[in-house]
Amino acid sequence: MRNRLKVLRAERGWSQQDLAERLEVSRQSVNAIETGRYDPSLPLAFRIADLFGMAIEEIFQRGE
Amino acid sequence: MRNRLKVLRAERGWSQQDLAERLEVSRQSVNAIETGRYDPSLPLAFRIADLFGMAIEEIFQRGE
DNA sequence: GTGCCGTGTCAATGACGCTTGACAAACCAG
DNA sequence: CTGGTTTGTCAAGCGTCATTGACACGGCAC
Repeated sequence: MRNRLKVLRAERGWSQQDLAERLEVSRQSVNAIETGRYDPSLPLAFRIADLFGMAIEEIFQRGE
Repeated sequence: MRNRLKVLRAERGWSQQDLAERLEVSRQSVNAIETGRYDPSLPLAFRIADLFGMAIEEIFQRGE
């Protein structure tokens, strides 16, 4: 899966740490998802979508 | 997460085995997701949404 | 009744998601 | 140059996702 997390985060001027706190996950998890080392669980994908006010499909796309 | 998998499957007259084959997962995985024993991975959630021609959010909702 | 199908569930195994703690490199501030 | 922030990455550990193989039960055909 590809994702637009890094862009969305940068648009808001947040560090990985900031985002991690808002999502209630570790900074390493945010980093791993951004760098494509793994995909988030479905519940976390929902929290991410909620935080950015978007649909999951607008943030995550197949590919890679 | 709650999900409407069982209903959507029944609407199409598919067995768990039928659905499992279309999703390329085991029958046990379909059953576990339907009975709420665990949530699918994000990639599998995408395959499910694609199969039913719906958004992930239309099939899976928070709760439980 | 016997047989088959669909479903629910168990155990064991392997891969993935997420954690904490740590370290290094790049960057800019002072 | 020194110090703080940010990012990338590693390792170890634990719980979850998904697998195969197996078993039990209810429903329906015959």
